[in-house]
Amino acid sequence: MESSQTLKPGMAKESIADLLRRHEINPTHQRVEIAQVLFERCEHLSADQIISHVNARFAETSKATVYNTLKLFLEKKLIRELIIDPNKVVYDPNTTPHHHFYDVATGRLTDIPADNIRIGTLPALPPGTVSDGVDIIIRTRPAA
Amino acid sequence: MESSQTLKPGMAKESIADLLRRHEINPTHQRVEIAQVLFERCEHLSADQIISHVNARFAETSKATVYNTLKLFLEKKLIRELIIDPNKVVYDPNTTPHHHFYDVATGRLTDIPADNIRIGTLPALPPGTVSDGVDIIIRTRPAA
DNA sequence: CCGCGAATTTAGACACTGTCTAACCCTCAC
DNA sequence: GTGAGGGTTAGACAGTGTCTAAATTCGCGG
Ligand SMILES: [Mn+2]
Ligand SMILES: [Mn+2]
Ligand SMILES: [Zn+2]
Ligand SMILES: [Zn+2]
Repeated sequence: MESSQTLKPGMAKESIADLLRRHEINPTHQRVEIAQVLFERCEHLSADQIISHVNARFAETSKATVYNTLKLFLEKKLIRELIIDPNKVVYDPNTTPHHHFYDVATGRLTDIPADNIRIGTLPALPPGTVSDGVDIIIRTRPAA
Repeated sequence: MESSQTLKPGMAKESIADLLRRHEINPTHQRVEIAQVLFERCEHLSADQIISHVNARFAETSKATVYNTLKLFLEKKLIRELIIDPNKVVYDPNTTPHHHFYDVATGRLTDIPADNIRIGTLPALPPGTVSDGVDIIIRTRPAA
């Protein structure tokens, strides 16, 4: 299982295309552009920000395609979805297990490597269900 | 510090009014109705569901008032806000420390008492910030 | 080269949640 | 009664995301 976190910021378009292919995603021009925006910055971006970045030089990708593509990337587990801000979903190119600080004043999101948090005993899951992952969000605010 | 979890489902209107007063909330008719919906059921309800319940017998409270009131309840720390479903915020009348199971298939939310989860070492917070709380969401899906 | 079906992209209409405004209502003090 | 202030309201509005139907592009066999 290849992992996206091996990507370097300067990764070439060809590598991006390969990454998509390894995740069973047909690397169209638009999909490569969107993946590039996500993996070059390696930040937590909203759909809106992605649309802006992709179309910064000149309009080349529609809103519908960006939403379609993000959903596809999610299905193929190339990226993660974070539901933290009530107004917008943000997408996380880092699919390794990790958690987040969320500054309630600024909205800023910061990664926390999974090894920095140790969870003791997980409680018994509701009957008939299995775990699909654990999300931990530590809300922070400016000191004093 | 009085706590809302001492409320019983059958709690009378008068008690609800007292609860609001203890939280420095002027108990108007609409606010009592909304609090009753929240604390009688003690479930996680969306604004939409609250509007429906409050106006089930006959229309008596506007959308604007429900949103205004929920925001007021939040400020006064009478309820909590949960950002888990991308489509709607849900409100939690249980303000004691606890976490949640989230069934990704059904959208169902279930409480996890805080003592059922032990967090080891918290990572160092970003400089200049203090913790404002920790939210843990265990996503689950139907087994097999 | 064609030609054709499937996959992809697109503009714009649409749905949904939540916010805002400006008028209105209600109570209470004077 | 009057005025002030808090509370409520309808409905317009905004932001985010979805859907549809048409257009474009792609892959591929002939
Ligand atoms: Mn480009
Ligand atoms: Mn009523
Ligand atoms: Zn992250
Ligand atoms: Zn809860």
